[in-house]
Amino acid sequence: MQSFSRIQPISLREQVVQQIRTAIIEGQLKPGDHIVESSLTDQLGVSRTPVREALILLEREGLVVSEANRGSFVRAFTLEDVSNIFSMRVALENATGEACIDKLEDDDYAYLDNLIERQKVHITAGNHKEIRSIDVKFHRFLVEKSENPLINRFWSEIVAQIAALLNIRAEAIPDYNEYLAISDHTSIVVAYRQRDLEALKAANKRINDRVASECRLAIEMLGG
Amino acid sequence: MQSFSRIQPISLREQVVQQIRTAIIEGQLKPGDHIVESSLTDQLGVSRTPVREALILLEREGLVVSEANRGSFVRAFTLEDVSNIFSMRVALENATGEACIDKLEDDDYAYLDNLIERQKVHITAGNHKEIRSIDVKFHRFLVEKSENPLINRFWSEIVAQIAALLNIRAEAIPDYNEYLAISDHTSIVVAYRQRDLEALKAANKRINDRVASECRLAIEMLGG
DNA sequence: AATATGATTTTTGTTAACAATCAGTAACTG
DNA sequence: CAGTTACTGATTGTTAACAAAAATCATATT
Repeated sequence: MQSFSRIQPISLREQVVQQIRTAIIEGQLKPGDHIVESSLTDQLGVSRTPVREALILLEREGLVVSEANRGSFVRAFTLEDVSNIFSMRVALENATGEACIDKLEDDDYAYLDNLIERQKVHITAGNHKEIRSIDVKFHRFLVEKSENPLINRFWSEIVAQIAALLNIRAEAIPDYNEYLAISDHTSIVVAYRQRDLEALKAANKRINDRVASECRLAIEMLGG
Repeated sequence: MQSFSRIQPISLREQVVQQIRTAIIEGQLKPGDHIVESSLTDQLGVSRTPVREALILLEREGLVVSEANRGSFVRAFTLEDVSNIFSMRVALENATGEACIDKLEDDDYAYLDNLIERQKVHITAGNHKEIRSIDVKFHRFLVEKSENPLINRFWSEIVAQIAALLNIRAEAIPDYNEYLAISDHTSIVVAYRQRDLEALKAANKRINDRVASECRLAIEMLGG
């Protein structure tokens, strides 16, 4: 008998979450913007309930801030926020390393190397959307290898915030040297290949400190 | 002019969250229980919307699992869940240490010592609710000292799950030796006093590995 | 003119009703 | 009688309407 692939119900709530999330990450919704429920119901063609529920989830995700009886606003990251986000990312990716530095096989490394190569192509082509997409794929692959759903969930929240921040960086620094990501990812793969946890932690810290300072600079340039 | 303290509106949603959370943590709602929205509306005297919104938040908190079109269930922790939760706790409390091992002042240590002393009293009195409460206060104090809201939020989520687990442990092992917490907390304070990050990380790992194995044992004893 | 007060509008919080889905049971078919 | 199909009750997903709070704007007062 023909084997069908499982069809999973995707609720309106989840669809709304995805739309608002990408709108924030891609900068169509600007930091500080008031997200009015009724305006979203008009645009999305759904009622307020799924919108409200989506906003609750996005607040938990750190992309939205809501005040009682006043509504939801696109989160405007402060300089401290940026530091906190990236130091948490270091903690999570270090934990990832501890969980899976001995788990990676040859084809895992091959996959990571392949991502790096594809990344190079997109950088020379200047295809920013793809650059970000592969960047996330690279890190998510490792995080998923940890097989710790908790690391996964926290990291996914963080990475949505970072995506928003990198969009801000791209606005402030249009000629940003994306090739840095190549050497970053390469040094991470090297550390994993050598099963050198300390080297991995050092690389994580170095990389995230740099990106954090870039994002702080971007915020200062744009925000005031 | 008289200075008033700010009065903050507490939504029905948040009240419902708190009630369900404590019901789960204190074991009135058992793992696997189907949480039927309409039965909660009856008991709480509110409509379904705040209940639904509360359940969404509790799912994010990891205390509730919900399946599409089937509803919400009290999360039944697996043995793997327990390992993941406590290794994440180690990661977070290590990050806490890195953030604030040089920040603590004399009165901070005095406060922590005082908590340990009060803890002893409650243990000899067999006052389990207070034991747990001070336990959380101890760790939360350090986490808040990190001044990283992200560490705070993630740790708070984790700690709600751990509270549920410790309730299970108490059911399975009624004569659990609570004095272990005293030596645990003492060794943490010692590490902080000596500003010895490695000692702190070792203590965190040792403590959480032990508690994790206790919780796994409890689950095996009860669950089958 | 600047500030405070009051009415109006907008927006959120909450409730109640409707639609779709699911679990279980009874009826039908071979 | 085994297995499928139709029905029933219960529960969730969604919509629409109502109530409360906040924001906006006009008016009055000093």
